[in-house]
Amino acid sequence: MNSLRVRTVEPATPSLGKADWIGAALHCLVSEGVEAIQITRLAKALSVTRGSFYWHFADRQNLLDCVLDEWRAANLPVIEQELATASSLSEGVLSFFGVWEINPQFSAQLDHAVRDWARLDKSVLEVVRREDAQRIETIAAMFQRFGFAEDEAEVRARVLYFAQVGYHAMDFGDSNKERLARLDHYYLSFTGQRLDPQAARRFRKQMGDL
Amino acid sequence: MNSLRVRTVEPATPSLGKADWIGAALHCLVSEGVEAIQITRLAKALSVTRGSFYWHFADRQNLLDCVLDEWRAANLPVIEQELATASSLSEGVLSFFGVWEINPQFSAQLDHAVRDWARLDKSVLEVVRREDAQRIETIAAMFQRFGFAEDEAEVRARVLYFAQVGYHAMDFGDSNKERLARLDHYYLSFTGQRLDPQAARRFRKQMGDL
DNA sequence: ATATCTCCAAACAACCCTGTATGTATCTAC
DNA sequence: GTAGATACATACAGGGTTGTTTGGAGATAT
Repeated sequence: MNSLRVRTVEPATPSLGKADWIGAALHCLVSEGVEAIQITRLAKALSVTRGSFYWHFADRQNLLDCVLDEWRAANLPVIEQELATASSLSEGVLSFFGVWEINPQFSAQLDHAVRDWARLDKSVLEVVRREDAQRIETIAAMFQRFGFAEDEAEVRARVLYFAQVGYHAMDFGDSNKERLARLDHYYLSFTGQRLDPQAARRFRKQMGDL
Repeated sequence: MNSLRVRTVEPATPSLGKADWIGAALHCLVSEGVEAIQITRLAKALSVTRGSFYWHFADRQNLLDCVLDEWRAANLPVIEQELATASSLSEGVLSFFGVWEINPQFSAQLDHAVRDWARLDKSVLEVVRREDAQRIETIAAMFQRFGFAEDEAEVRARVLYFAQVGYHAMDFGDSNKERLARLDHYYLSFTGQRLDPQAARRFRKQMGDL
């Protein structure tokens, strides 16, 4: 308990840390679901034994808690940052699209995986709901900033967010090309306004460079 | 092979049939996910032993196949029926909302559970994608029937469907009251048109009677 | 150089799930 | 009333997972 000294350098032996286990668990969560986060498998993937795991974590649930925290810390701030700096409605809405597709900080697949997880674990659901509510509020604030009345802004934010979540939840599998071809109509549907051709060009270029 | 005689009456002993196992599996899928569909658990729930299961089904995968078929047979035709008989845009869109909430044939929770399942099983994903594509096509056809150009109808159908799936995937937890309060704005956002007050009243009454 | 702290390996106990093999009771057909 | 099909129950083999315990190798501090 007296060893609160901060370790500023890496330990000489590059031994496994909690972060490695969490990273492996995140990968596993995305590709195979929560149930697949099994200590035995992770240990095999990390080429260590389960003894290591139980040194870093109390039990499996402890790891899952860390995984959830990691998700929240990683995906939460991204949307807010993107939308807070938008200088026009088109920039805001298009950058919102962009977050899910090209922002390297944000993982749409992880988002999806956590949402699936939430269906089976009520405590996770609570966390996800709070996160969702906050995101929607951020989007609604943006709509208001660009002239929408409060009640309409709330609904437009919901529709935009629901549709984005739904699209990824469906794993629909249409190409970027297909979606970009419909960009103007999507924008019209989400905002009720025409999309500025110049902003559309910029966005298409940005997405095309993917 | 010569016993193709159709059995028109129930067997004297009201013994378990495949349908009972599938029903239990569906219930389990909705409440706890695919992984929870375990023969041992289902047997316990049905108060029989696993010997019964292996009489009706070859193995666990066989049951899962049946579950997927059951979902498709139950949820597929509902949307088409509702939308095909709509005599106005408002009736079509509102009845689409209604399907997910009050139609007893359609289980939004089952839909959600199957979608989660699809994330972990590519063969399920294929089936779900086909189903989704068909539903979207049905909705788009409705939009076209009430005056929307083809490309706009396609996008509006997608947005409407994505948003509905996303809303349920999020398990957002807002009340019917809250959603009904925003009905006019939702309708405007989805269709670009104002909602006829009379249709809104009818719908509110219908939903309120839930 | 010795003690201590880290970090992990190895082995063990307990549990749960699948699939199969075999026994058995009831109903049906002839 | 006897043969066969139906619908299970019971028991067994094999594998996989969690969590605990104990032991040990290497770095660190004194």
